[in-house]
Amino acid sequence: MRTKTAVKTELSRDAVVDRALAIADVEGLDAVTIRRLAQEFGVTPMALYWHVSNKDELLAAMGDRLFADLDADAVASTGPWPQQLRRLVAAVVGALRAHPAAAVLGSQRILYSDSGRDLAERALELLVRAGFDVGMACDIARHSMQTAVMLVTQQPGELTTAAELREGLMAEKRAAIASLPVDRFPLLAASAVAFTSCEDDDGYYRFGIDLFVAGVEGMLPRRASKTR
Amino acid sequence: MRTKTAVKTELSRDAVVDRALAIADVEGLDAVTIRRLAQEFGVTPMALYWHVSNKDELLAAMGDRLFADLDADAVASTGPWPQQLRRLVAAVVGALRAHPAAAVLGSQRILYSDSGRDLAERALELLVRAGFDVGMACDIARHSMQTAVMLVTQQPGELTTAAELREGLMAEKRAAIASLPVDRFPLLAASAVAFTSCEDDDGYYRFGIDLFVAGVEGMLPRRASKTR
DNA sequence: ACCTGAACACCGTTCAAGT
DNA sequence: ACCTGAACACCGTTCAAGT
Repeated sequence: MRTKTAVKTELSRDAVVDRALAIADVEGLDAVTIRRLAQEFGVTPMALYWHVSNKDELLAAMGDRLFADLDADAVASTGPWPQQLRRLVAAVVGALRAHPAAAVLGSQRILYSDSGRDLAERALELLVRAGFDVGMACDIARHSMQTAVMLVTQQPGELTTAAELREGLMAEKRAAIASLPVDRFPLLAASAVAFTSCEDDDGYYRFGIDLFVAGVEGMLPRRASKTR
Repeated sequence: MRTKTAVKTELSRDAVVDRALAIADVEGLDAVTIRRLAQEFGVTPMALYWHVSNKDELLAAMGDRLFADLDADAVASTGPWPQQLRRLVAAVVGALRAHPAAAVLGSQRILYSDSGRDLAERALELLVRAGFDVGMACDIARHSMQTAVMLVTQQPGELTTAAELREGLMAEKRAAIASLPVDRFPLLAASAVAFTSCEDDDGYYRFGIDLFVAGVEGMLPRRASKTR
């Protein structure tokens, strides 16, 4: 066995991005390296520069790929608008969760992919239809993207770091929590473990999206304060 | 002139963290380097390892420093609870905005600083008093921290990158927007500039915090669905 | 069109040694 | 207690050259 895959995939832009995401999934984003990728392809580091102009462009391409796996049209646009909004955000979250360590890269790349643009347009459309003016709809649509990225990247429990390191970090956290003076931080001491870890991933995301959509619903009645 | 400061500050843990934050402010987090710091102090790179055990610990210390500039007790706890919550989140946002490029480092460090703990405890307290059970209060308190970090780190307009690069990135964005087919993305094409830039920073933060607090208010009535 | 070799200017970090 | 020298194993990237 020379590499993990029996068939040696030939070098190409897509193949490089795929491999980069695979490395990020297992060992975190810092492990994604031009030289490392070259080694995995059995090639000289400079060979990569033919398919990718530099590392920043590679990272951008990784971000774009996250949205490519997302089909905005697959999200049904039926039912009340809060439910539609919820489904849109959930779709983004789902796409980012496929590569949590690379999710950070998605935040600045939404408007550069076709499906991301579809998604943004759909969000704006349903928000305007719901009664928001275009400026506010834009703010909310942006926020919905930011929220999706936040939920995945900030998910409690050290997702972005390598599996081997996770144990040590969690131990350090528990030690810090154990040192909390209960008389000074009664509520925090009681819930500190829940604060920094996450036993139910799906519940975490459900709650996060609920909270966001509830906020948007709460903003609607006040629309009169902006334009007459 | 050897360095910018006339008085050569002597090496110490705090001085190193200060300088690291100053570098991050001007040139971004990537410019913060053990060797660069050593050079600015007129010292050998290994000298730093006496005051800081490694780079990760330095980054953590930078994150802690963000919360040190925050006094939780200074936030008045009067008025209705949504207003109190709003002030707490605004305080965190304010602290992070002092060093936007380093704000990412704060997300995992809240429970390691005294003022961060105070803040979390205060948030839990007011949420429980508002009628949430402890589990939900914990989820919301965590979310409020995540939101504060998100607002600062994801602020539209390329804050984390160096000033010289900003121009080029903005130009690239405008080009991408100009290429948007108006017939396919009518709403997006109309608001794409507002989507990726930010002409009114304070308005952006006000809206973001409003949206979050509105969401929390929206979650309250449903508390009956959890425990009886 | 696609890849290599050699080189450059960087990183973080260890370890033994100095004062 | 605090810092240095030398060394190691890494980075991204350029540029001329090969096929």
